[in-house]
Amino acid sequence: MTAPRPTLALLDGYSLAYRAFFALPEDLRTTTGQVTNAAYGFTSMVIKLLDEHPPEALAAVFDKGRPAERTELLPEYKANRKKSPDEFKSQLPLIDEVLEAMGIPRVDLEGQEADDLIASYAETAKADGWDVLVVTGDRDLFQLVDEGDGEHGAVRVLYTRRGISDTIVMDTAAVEDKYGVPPTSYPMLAALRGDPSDNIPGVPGVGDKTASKLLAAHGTLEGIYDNIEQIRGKKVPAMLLEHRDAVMASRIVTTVNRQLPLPRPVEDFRRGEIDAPAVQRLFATLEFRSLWDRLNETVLGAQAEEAAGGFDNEPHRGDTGEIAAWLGKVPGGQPVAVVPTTAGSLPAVEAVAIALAASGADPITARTEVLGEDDRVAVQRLLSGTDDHPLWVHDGKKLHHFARAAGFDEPTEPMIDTEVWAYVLQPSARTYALDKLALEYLSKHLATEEEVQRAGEESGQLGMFETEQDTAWRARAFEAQALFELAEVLDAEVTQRGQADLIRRIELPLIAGLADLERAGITVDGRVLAELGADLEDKVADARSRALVAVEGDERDLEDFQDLGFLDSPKKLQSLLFEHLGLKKTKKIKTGWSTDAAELRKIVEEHPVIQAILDYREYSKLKGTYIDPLLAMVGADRTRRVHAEFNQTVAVTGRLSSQNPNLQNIPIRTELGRQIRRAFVPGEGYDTLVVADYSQIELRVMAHLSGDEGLLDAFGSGEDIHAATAAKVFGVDVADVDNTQRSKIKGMTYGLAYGLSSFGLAQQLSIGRDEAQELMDAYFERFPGVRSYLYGGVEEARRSGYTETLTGRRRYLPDLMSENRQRRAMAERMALNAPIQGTAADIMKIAMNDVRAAMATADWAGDPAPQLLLQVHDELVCEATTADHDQLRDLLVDTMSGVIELAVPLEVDWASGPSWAEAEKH
DNA sequence: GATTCCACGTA
DNA sequence: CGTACGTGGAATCG
Repeated sequence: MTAPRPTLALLDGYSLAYRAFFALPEDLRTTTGQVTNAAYGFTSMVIKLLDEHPPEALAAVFDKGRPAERTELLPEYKANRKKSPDEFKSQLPLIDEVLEAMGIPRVDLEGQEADDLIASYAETAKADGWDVLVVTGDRDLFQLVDEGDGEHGAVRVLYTRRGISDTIVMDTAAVEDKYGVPPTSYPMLAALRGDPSDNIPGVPGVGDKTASKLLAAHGTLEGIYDNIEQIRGKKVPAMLLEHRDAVMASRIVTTVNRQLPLPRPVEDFRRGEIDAPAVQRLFATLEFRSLWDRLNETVLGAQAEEAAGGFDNEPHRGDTGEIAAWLGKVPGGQPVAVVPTTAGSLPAVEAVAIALAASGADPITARTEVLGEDDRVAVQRLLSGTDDHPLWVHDGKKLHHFARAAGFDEPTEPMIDTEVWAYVLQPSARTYALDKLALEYLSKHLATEEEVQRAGEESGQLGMFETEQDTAWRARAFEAQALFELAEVLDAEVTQRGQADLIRRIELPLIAGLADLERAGITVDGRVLAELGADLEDKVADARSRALVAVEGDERDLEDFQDLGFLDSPKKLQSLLFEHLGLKKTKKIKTGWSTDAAELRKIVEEHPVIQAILDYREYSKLKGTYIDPLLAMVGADRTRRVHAEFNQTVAVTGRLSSQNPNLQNIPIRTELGRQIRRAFVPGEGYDTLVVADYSQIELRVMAHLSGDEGLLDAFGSGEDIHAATAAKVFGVDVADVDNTQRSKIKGMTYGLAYGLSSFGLAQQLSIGRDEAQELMDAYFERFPGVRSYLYGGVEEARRSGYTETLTGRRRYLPDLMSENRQRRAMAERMALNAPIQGTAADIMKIAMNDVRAAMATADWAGDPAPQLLLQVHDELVCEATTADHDQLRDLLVDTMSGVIELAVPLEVDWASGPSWAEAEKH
C-alpha cells in the first residue's frame, strides 16, 4: 500500500461567491448596513471544506479579464451575464479579507479566467503527485475529473449543487453516471446541449440525453458529423448540421486551457496554522457569530488538538493478578487515579472494567471479570483507603455505583474529583469531559477510541489489544492517565482561588450522598398513576372535542384547523388565533406572538376555543410529561422504585439538577397536578414519607447578605414575613395589613431577587406601571440596604468579573461588560440572583451532608433504617418506619436549621404522610 | 437523527 | 422587560 497523496484544493472564487450571493437573502447584513450574504456563504463553504475535506494545500483562484480568443470565437459567450450588482461587488474586498485572515492564498493571471488557471494548476499538481479537489459551482470543470494512476494524482470536483450546503464530490464514475460520457468529453456534451448560464447556444432539440447518446455512439463531434446519415429521425440531424459552426466553436470555448503559466508554485499553497485571533476579529466585524462558533468547534478545535501532544504512556491490559501487582508497586502515600467503566443504568448497573494511573508507572486497565482474589483485595483496599493511596477520580458518584455493582464496600471519600473541581472552577461550562479538560489545562490531546484503534493498527502493535473491546479499555487507561495529570493542576487552581474550603466542606462529601439518593430511588405506585392517567385521558378527549366545537362554530374558513393540529403546535395556534380569528396579540416572541398560558388567559373572553386550549394544555402536559413516562418505568399494576439521576455539575448557580426522570418538578400548584404526588409512596418496609423544607430560604439569605435592618427586623419579629414587610412599606400596623397589600408585597419581594423591573412587577400583579414603580420606590425607601446590596453587588461583579456566594462559589458573567444592552441587562439580573440562589444552594448542600452524617450515626428503633430519597432545592424527602418517624423529624429539623448561623434564623417546616401528596404537618 | 423553539412543570 | 433547571412536541436542519 502506498502512502496517501496530499490534496491540493482549488477554490473557484467568483463561482462560489456568486452562488452564495444568489442562495442567501440580501437582508443578511451587518448592523452598519453592509450586505454580507456572498461573503458569509463563501466563508461557510470554506469552513465546510476545511472540516470535511481538509487539504494539505489550498488556494482561491479568480478571474482577471477574459481571453480574447473566446469572445472572438463565440461573441455571445457569457454575453447574457448581467453586470454584477453593487451589492455583490462591494463584498469582494470582504472575501479578500476573509482569505487573508484564514491564510488562503489568492491567485489570478492577467487576461485569464479562473477556469483555465484552475485547470493549469490541476494539470501540474497531479503530475507532481498531488490529488486535486476543485471546489466550484460550475459544471464545465467536470472535464478536469481524472482517476489518476500510479504516477499521477486524481482530480475530483466538489460541486455545489444547490444553495451553499448541498455539495457532492464528482469523480470519474459520478460524471459518467450522470452524463454517460467520460469527463474529457464534457466540453463536447456542453457544446451540443448548450449552457444557458454561459450563453452557449447548443443544438435545438438536443438536451443532456440526446447529446450523451450521440457521444456514446460516435465518440467525438467529428465522429457524429462523419456519421450523420446514421442518426435516426429528421429533426436532430438537420439541426446538427445547421448549427455545426456554433457547436465546433462552443467546444473550443468550453474546453479549458491547461497550459497557462503558473503565477506561483503549488508549494506556496501548503496550509499553515490559521491565525485564530485575526479571524476572530474579522468575523466579529462582519458579525459572523455562528461561523466563528463553527470554525472554532471544527477546524480550530482540530488545529489545537493537532498542536497538542498526546499521552505517550504504554497502557497495560491487566490480566488476573496484574492489578494487585501493579498496585503493590505504588509507594505508600502516592495518589492513584481510578477510572471505572460501567454499563447499564440504575438500579442494574454493571461493573465492566477499572483503569488505574499513578506516578512513575504506565496506566493499566482490567476487566472486572478477570480480577482474581488478590486483585479484588487490592482494589478493595484502594477504594476503602486502607492502603494509604489518596483516591483521585473523575465523577466520583460513578465510582460508588461501580463499587456496589462489583461487590466492593462503599468507597472512601476521594481526595480529588476532577469533574467537580472543574465545575467549581468554571460553573458555566457545558461539559467537563476529560478530553476537553486535558486539552485546556494540560495542552494534551486525549485520544478517542477510534484514534487508539487506528494508532494500534498502524504501528502494528495491537498485540494484546486485538479486539475492539480491548481498544476501549486501552482508551480507558489513557483517561486514567489524563485524570492523574489533571488532578494536581485543578487542585492547585482551586486552592489558589481560595475555594478549597467550599470544595472540601461542601462538594466533596456530597458525592457519596448523591450516590445514595440515586441508589435508593423512590417508590412509585403505578396503580395510582394508571387510574389518574385514565381520568386524564378522558379530560384530554373532552378538551379536544370542546376545541373542535369552538372552531366549527366559527364562521370563518377553518378547514386547515379541523384536524386540531393547533392544540400541540404553538406555530399553528398563532396562525389560528391571530391570523384567522384576529384575536388580540399581547406579547411578542422571536417567531411572532406568544400563546403561552399567561397570555391566553388575557384573551380568554374573546373566543371559546381559548379555554379549551388552556384545559387541553394542562391535561396533556400532566399526562404526557409525568404520568406516561413514570408509568413506563413502573408498570401499571405494581409499585417499583424509580432511580433519578442527581447532577452535581450542571446548574451554574450551584444548585443540583435531576433527570431521567426529573423529580424536582413534580406538580404541586394545581389540585389536579398535585394528585400525581399520591403515587410517590414509602418503599417496602417503610410506613411514611417525611418531608422537611426551609421556609423562605432565599429571602432569609437576602436579608442576611444585605444586612438591611428593616428586613432583619421583619424576620426577627416572628410575624408573617410578608405581612410584616407590607406593614413597613405601607406604614400601617401588621394587624391592619389587608390581603391585597400582603400579596403585592409578597410578589415584589420574591421578584426582587430575580432582578424584577417595574414593568415586570406591573405585569405580574396586573397593576399599572406607575403603581408598580411607586411600590418599588416605597419598598426601597423602607429597606434601603436591600437596594444597595442588590445593585452594589452587580457593580462589584462588573469589576471583578464574577459573583460570589457566602462560601466563595463563583459565577463568571463576562456579559456584564457587553455592548449589547439586552445581553448586559440579562447578565445584571443573573449577577443579582446568583449569590442569593447560590448561597441557598450552599446551605442545602451542607444540610444534606450533615443530615447524612447524623442519620448514619443515629440509633434507629425501626428496621429498615430511614433513608434520604430526594432533594428539591429547599426540601428533603425521606422514608421511615413509624417507629423512627419522630426521631427522624427532629433530626431533620434540628440539623437543617443548624447548618449555619445567619443574621436571621433558618426556619425549617416539616410534614409527613403515606404519600408525597398527603405529607402534611401534623 | 440531531438541534432549536416553544411551552410548562418545579424551586 | 424575573432567576435556575428538564422534558415533550413540533418544526427545522443536514
